Amino acid sequence: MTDISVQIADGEAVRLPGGTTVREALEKLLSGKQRKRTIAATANDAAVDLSRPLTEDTKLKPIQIDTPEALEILRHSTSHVMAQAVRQLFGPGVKVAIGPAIENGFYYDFLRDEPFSPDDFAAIEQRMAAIADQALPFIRSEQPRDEAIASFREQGEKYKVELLEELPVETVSVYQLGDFVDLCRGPHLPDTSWVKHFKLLRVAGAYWRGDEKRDVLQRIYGTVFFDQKALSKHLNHLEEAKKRDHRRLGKELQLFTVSDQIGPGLILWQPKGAQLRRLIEDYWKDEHYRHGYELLYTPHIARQDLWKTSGHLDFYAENMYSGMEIDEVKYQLKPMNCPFHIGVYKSDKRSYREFPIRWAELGTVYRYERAGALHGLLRVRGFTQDDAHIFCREDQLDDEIFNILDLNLHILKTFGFSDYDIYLSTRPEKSVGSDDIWDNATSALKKALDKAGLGFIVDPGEGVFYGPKIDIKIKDQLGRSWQCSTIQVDFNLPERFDMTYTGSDNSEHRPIMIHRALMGSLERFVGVLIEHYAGVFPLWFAPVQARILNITDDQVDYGERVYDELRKAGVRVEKDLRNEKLNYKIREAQLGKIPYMLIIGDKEKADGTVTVRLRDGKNLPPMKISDFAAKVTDECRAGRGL
RNA sequence: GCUCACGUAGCUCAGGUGGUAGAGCGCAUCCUUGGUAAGGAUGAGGUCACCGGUUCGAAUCCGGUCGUGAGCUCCA
Repeated sequence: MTDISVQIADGEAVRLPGGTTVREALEKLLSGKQRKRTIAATANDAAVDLSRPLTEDTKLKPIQIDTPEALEILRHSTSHVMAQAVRQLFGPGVKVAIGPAIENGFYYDFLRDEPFSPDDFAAIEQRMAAIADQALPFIRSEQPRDEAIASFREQGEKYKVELLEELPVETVSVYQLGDFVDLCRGPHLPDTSWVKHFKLLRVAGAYWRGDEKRDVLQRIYGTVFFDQKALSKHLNHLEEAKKRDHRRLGKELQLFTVSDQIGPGLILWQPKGAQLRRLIEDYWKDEHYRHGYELLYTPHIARQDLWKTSGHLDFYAENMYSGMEIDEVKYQLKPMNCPFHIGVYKSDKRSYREFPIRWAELGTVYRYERAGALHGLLRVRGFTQDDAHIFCREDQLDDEIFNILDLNLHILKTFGFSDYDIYLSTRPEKSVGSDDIWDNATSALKKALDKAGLGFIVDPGEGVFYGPKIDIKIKDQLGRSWQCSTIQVDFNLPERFDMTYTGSDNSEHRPIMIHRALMGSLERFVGVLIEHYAGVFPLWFAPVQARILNITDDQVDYGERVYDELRKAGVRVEKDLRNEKLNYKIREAQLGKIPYMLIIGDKEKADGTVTVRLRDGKNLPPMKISDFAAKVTDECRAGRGL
């Protein structure tokens, strides 16, 4: 074979005999230290194994262990190691499906009659460790597709056969790991010795190819890192997420509950949760009023005909609850608020002079969610949207969207979210309206994002049937994303409801409608807030701001007085005047994550003061009751960005 | 909805192979009156999710219902 030229990045090209492997080439081009960190490479931008022979002039880029690419390869390879371990332990009767790397680890899907249980994990992990100790090489080979199909068919690997039959290529690659051969594109680690720091996490059902009509497989999830420190860090992260679980904290802090008797996905707000919610709602209403919105209230049910007109029965019926009959007329529970706002719009003849009309409502809607999708506050069947609809002329669209975006980010920021990803979803296949009007609306959304200096990701074809939309996914303290805000342009409903306004030309025109929700739903938003703050809420929306703790029974009367005074001053205060030791009361207040503990003993009683203990254990000097109330008021104003 | 697991006092959980229930926390009463993360004693709480079956006998075994949890696009 003739010589080829091999080059790393801008480095010097070297001439090597054709057929030289990547590993051999790197020996010529990299220091030993660099080579040790290299587990694969890209050759002319295609990811390859170190064992791959080079047959043409190549630009090589080593993939080294501190990169995301390397981690992905490690995870993918580890899934193969797990599959091999499972096969060794449970025999060839277990059929393998797919085993990719995913965001924080990997999984492999198996078909097996017996269920795996987490108790099996220890054995599988042990076997995996044994495989790692053998430093088994991942041996790549190519074979004609037909041959591969025949071979996998013989082994009864029906999933592999199906995958192969759909591959539009002549030649496929397979990897051999000991006695386990798997169809795989690669690349893989050079050998299994890298697979040291892993952990199997859970097992769950998954459909073959995500299709619920097809086989149910067992999916084992795991994670792996190049070093123990990173693995520990990730496991701690999972622990931390568990501690912040809003369902646990919601119970501990007595915020909300769900009851079998009442029904799944239906939230009961306990007093403290209701207080928290009220504070959010009040802030939201004030802020909307300040930004030119009017508030509406609308009913929970409407005649079925309304939902025919709106198109919900055509496009949304599977999410709606079946109707009820009232005086022989059919009614249905609302899944959205928009038709009601249109009802308000149509209560009067509208002029262009009124525009833009901005109407907001905390509207409670009901939607059918699959039983398996329900999750605490984050996925429910009855929830309150912080909804608003804006009716405007086309020439007002740009400004309105910009203003919404501005208010949106302002409100999120006040709640402590300033990190987010923004998505712009464009026209889906099944949709209404002309191309022109879609283009206009989409460009209005784009323009607003540009004007606000916000980067965004285009989600092609993911718009709603009636118009394009902007979605904002906020990131919490742990870096997890939550979809809350959405801004949607709609030219369908104005048409369906024959909405009009009188223009300056004294003729009738069609308004444009914008739907938007900032927090998404109160339920979900509170759930996200709980996890974001781990239940340690900022003073301004902490359901309880202060708790009075007396030292002995001698200060009970004084405690009652402090309580009355602070409550009258608008401080959300509780009293713990029980006959218990101070340590005990402090512990309980601390676990209740209450911002201020007001300690009163004989000194405070004599001076008319309270000693303030903070959540971090520090004390403020004693202060007058009225001074404490003023301090709380000030801090709340600051918290609300006033 | 589907797969698997789970459902015992208000909460967190124990209860090999069937013989009618237990702990800690919380709650109540009493003792104690103690200055910065759990003082002590006594006591009240349970149709063992619900319905049915097997059995002399079921929290325990079987079936069903309800509920909860994990997961169900991410290219071999």
